[in-house]
Amino acid sequence: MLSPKLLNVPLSPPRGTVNDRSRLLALTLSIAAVERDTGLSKDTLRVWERRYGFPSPGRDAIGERAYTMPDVERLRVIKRLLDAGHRPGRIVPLPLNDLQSLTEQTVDQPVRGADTVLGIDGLRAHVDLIRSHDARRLRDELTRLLSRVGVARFVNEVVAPLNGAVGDAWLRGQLQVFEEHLYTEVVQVVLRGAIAGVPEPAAADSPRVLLSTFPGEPHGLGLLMAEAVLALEGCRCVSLGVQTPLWDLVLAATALRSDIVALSFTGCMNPNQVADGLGELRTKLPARVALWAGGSAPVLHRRPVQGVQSFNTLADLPTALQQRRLQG
Amino acid sequence: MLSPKLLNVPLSPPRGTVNDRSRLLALTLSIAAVERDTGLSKDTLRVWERRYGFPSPGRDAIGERAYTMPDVERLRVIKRLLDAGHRPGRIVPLPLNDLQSLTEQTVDQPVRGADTVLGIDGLRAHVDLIRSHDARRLRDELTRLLSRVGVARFVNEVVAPLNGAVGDAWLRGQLQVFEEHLYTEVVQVVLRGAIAGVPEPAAADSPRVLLSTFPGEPHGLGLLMAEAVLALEGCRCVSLGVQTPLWDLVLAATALRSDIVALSFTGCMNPNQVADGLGELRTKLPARVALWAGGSAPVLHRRPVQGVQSFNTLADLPTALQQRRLQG
DNA sequence: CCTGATGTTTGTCCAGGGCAGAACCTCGAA
DNA sequence: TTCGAGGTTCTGCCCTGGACAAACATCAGG
Repeated sequence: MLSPKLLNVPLSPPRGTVNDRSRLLALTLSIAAVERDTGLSKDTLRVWERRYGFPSPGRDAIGERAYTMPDVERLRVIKRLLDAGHRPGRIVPLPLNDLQSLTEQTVDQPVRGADTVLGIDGLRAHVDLIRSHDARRLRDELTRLLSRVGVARFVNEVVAPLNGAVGDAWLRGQLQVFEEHLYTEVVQVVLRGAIAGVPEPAAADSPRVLLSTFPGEPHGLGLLMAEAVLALEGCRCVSLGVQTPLWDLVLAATALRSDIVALSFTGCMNPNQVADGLGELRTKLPARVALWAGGSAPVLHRRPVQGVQSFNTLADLPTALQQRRLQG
Repeated sequence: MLSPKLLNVPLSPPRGTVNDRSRLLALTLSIAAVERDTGLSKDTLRVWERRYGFPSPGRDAIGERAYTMPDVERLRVIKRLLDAGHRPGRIVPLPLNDLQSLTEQTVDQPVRGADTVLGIDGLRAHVDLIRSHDARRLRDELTRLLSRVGVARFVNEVVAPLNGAVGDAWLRGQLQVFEEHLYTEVVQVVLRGAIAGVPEPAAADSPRVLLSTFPGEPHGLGLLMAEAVLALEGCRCVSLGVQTPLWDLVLAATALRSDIVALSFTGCMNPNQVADGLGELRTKLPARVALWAGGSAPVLHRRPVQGVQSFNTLADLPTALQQRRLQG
């Protein structure tokens, strides 16, 4: 038996109360908060300050960096441009105006959605629907689309381009964070409904797929999309949700006798953690278990990992499964 | 238009391949990998090394820390004990044997669950079901229970105690992380199914509830449980998912004309961030919007915040709603 | 038993330096 | 022009050692 005191002890916290209170009143953020909100590590933030002069946060009463909201906003834009392939040295010192015009140039090109169910106007209409905060109508609309075109086309030609459009709109400051949350939640509900509607495969030899994301990757939407597509293709899917530690993926794949481990990555994950993690996981997993990686993280297609199959599109999944079947 | 070169630029990576390769061959982990696998920050790992002499990793060819797997294992046990309320100075220097006996002592106490649908044996049986990794049977079993006792009792008398039992089992090292993930995912599916089955309220005056968690709180199960209970009580619920920034909660509550903002907290959140965040949110929200907080975070009931109603149990929600109605 | 003051513990932050490896650039040869 | 080899720059992570605020523990005095 443990002394009662010990069990009542709150988790030991970092510095906190006063700082955070003053920060909140002044509407500034600590470096830890900025790391969390932008995905840029503390080290990176400090080294940028030293090298490029931005961000150049003020200091709070203790002398610690206090970032303003406009700074964070600008950092977010920078992060998106970085993910799009720009280099820090060129864009970090740029004023917000230049960044925005650069964003226009960068984003405006692959106006995808021409060959989708929605079309460009449909995409725009749906983004507007999000901005009207009518969660219910958005859900009904998406559900209607789902039953009209089926799960596969819904995922590939509605959700995927819509994700892109939402991401772009957010980058341009046309969407609030909570509006993106709202969108994510609604899509999640619709997708889970779709998955629940897919009957379980009868074939005993249908591949077992384990789905998850790495620690540090909090976005589970891609996972659900993949699960929907894979379930539709007759896979027996088990999702562990997001942020499963690497070693537990190995344990789970073994315990569940998975044939495929499928992971999802977005741009918010550290590229090194992605590449190193995939390499490490590949060595720890039995060779007979396939390792599939997908999502919008650019690093997947820039730095291929030996023994890991990376997917540009969810639409490529059926083909890959087909090939798997042929090869036995 | 962006120069094509820019778009082909791989993200600049930090040190990487060679180091990790040599590390893998030597079966050691970098400090980043240990941070990922244990949840202990790099700063903490370094400061423990300085103060307590553990962990005391070797160095790789470059001179960087190289942690062994036994070290990581021991760190995980330490992390568990820390979460249970122990203090670093006492346990970090302890050898693994002492840590393990301490673990036994710590958890052995409150086997709650006597007054639930399941009973103690039922709880144990369900935990065993999780450990058998039969996600499908677990889901079917829970679904069966759901339709037998209804949503309200299912949430309060099945899911809630089961969460507790799973937490205890995990703390004792009887459950792997991935098994907890599996459980969470299954429960989430069942709960979402339950929520989808609740008809939308017809009354125009039914309260609008906004649900979310603070940044730093990744657990969304409590949110779903609350949503199920509230929807059942005739609320119009909108969930933003987890980790909504404070300011966006204000924006969302305003945009959605919410009457109640309901937040969920677990022990993994920093107590100060909870208390300060709630206080700050209270000042930023219009007075007519109620602020409700629930979950297993002890700080909620130890440090009450002015103008914030905190809930011990989801079972208290209907009563609170009743009172709201009476007060108009 | 409570309460306040004092000492201890603890996680995060800071500065500035160093480094490996990718990205980029230059330039000569085919 | 195209291509490859070599050198240079860029970039993010890691390192050391110091500091500090908040939370915890201890203890005297009422």
